[in-house]
Amino acid sequence: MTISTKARDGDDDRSASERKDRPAPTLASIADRVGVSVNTVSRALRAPNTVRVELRKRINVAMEELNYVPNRLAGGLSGTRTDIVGVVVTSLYYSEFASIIDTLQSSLLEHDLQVMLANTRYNPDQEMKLVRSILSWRPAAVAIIGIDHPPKVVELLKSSGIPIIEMWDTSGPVIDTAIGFDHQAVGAAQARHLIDRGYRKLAFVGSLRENDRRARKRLFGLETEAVKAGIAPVVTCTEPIGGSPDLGEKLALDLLQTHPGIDAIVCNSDVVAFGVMRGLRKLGKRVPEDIGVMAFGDNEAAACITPPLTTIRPDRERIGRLTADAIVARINGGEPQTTIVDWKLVARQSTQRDTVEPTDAG
Amino acid sequence: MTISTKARDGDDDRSASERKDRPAPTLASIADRVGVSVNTVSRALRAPNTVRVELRKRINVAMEELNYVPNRLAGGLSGTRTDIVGVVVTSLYYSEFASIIDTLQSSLLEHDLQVMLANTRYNPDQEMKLVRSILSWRPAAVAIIGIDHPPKVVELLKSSGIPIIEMWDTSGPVIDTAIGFDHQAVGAAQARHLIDRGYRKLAFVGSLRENDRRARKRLFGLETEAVKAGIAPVVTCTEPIGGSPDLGEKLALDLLQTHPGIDAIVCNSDVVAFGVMRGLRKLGKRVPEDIGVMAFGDNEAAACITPPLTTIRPDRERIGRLTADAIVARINGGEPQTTIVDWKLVARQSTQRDTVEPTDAG
DNA sequence: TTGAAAGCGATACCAG
DNA sequence: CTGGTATCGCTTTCAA
Repeated sequence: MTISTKARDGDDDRSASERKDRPAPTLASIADRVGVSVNTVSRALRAPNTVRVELRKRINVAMEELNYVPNRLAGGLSGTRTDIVGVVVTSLYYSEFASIIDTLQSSLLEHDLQVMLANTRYNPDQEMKLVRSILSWRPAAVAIIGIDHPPKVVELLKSSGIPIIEMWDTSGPVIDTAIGFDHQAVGAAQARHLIDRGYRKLAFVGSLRENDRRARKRLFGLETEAVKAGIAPVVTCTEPIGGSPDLGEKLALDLLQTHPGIDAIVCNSDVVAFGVMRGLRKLGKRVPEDIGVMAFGDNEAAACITPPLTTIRPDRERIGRLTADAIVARINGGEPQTTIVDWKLVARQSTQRDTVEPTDAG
Repeated sequence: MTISTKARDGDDDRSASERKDRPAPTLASIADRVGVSVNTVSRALRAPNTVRVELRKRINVAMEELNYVPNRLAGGLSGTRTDIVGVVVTSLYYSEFASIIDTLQSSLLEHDLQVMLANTRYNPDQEMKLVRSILSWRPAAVAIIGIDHPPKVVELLKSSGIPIIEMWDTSGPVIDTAIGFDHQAVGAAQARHLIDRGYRKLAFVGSLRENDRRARKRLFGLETEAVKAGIAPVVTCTEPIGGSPDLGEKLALDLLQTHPGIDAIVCNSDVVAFGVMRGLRKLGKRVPEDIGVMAFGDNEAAACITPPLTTIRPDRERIGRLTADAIVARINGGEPQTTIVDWKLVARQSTQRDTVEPTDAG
């Protein structure tokens, strides 16, 4: 439904001063109006105590009256650097990185740093395009999800000469500074948890995009640990599309049809697990008695579904905050470093098997 | 855990060309190297067919070799406008707006428009600060959540002279262009749904921040419709903090203690409802038989919890896409307009009462 | 098809 | 404490 609005903005006489096409006021406008030099106005803004109080006041009044907003394009061009921080994520859905961004951006705000956001949607071509685009704004730093980027992206980021903070994953070579954790270790922990609870026939289910390197690392950890424990190989049942409950349900049905013996399912994300559990319910399978289910992410609903979902909780707030800290530190000449942020395996009912079989069962 | 990394970037001989402090290449560097004027290089970039093919090729090669990234600060300063779109949201948590941003940013990308993100966290002072900050980058347009902004913010946005798209809410006066829906109507629909199912003692539960005007509109619609139906006044039980399952559980316990007669709960958001249902379970109340629960948002888990949650599904993707369209249209001289985007009441089991009492019961 | 020169709006350095 | 002036990197006439 579309309603066309008469484009009148006039509630009162102020509307005249809100004309759309008048050029935006500049430092010069203010200077003229107050009768000082551009330069003084600029200083009144950036170093107020170098300007006489009385003058400063008049300048502020003039700025107020004209609704002056500084032009940071000009500022950035002449100054040493901008206050932009480029933030590149691979997804915005399902809380995956939302709270990292939330924490990051509010922490940066305290340092008057502005976030410029880009979302690659796990597409490396788009990553290239977006990184170029962000660099073209001459940001003070770039924070980016992951450590596995196309070589050209790495080259571009390196040659930019600004601090690059890679978030979320630390398992591998890093450009500059990284803050995250080892996803392979997560996969191994998932396997161990299930094996300890007596599960023996593991499956990995969910969204697995070509370029979701982290998911592949977790899967690798899972498989490696399973081999180490001498149990059956991990069955994988995935689709290269975004995770969702519907996908989880579909894959659960597929999986149980082809591999009825499965007794534990590791989901790539909580939202997939939600659907998997719904699917299992439809099949008459009990969780956790017949089949254990665990996942990765600790979605806000994980503790509220039935049964509550065992999952991995990465400390997203911490990653966001530490990334902001690292950016500020690096800008001020600090050294690059890699920081591992702890995650937790939150054991809930979905893997709470009453009967623990002996470990030599498989 | 912190691991300090030796800051050597050298995997190979390329590292020399990746020195950090060499000034970034400019159009002039390219021009020099190719032996043409700055301006030719500029044209090769923006209007390739005005440059001889052979020359264009050599220019492209030079750009590749130097890893040239245009400086858009300079471009924006001299050109007519930038390719930045400012996006101001009130929250990034819990999928509330994530998929709007996701869709918006990928739609904008098709038009080579770059998102600059700001998150006010429902804080009007921060909103002011962030809007100023965004405007200082001379964006081509601004998209912002909501239509209720502090007067100063409205003034600033109006006087900026650029297209302003207000998203999510359309119930009230608008600055320029709006895309969203009527939240009061949502509240009314929630009331009607519950009343039709035979519920009579309604409560409104959840996060209710001072500046979440949309939530207040929904509550108002709920109350108004309840009055119209002649049933008991709506009991409200809220906290001025962000919504979460834990908050929902706590409020549910509070509510039932003070108002044991309540037979239906409307939650301000799905995540709160998740907690409310957990709380009710602890109290031994059955949903939907003893108490109906519905919410707003259609979180990805809403259909997966037990019982599946009746809720309102706003069409976030559509809002995101239409906002991008509107931005492009307005930039190209289109007229401002207000567009209502439909939402759906998704009836699930959490309000599925078997026994429907006669409507004159209350 | 190409080049020279004048801004864009701030900052920074150096005088006064 | 205040005011010139060069400068940042690019776009945009206007000539050649």
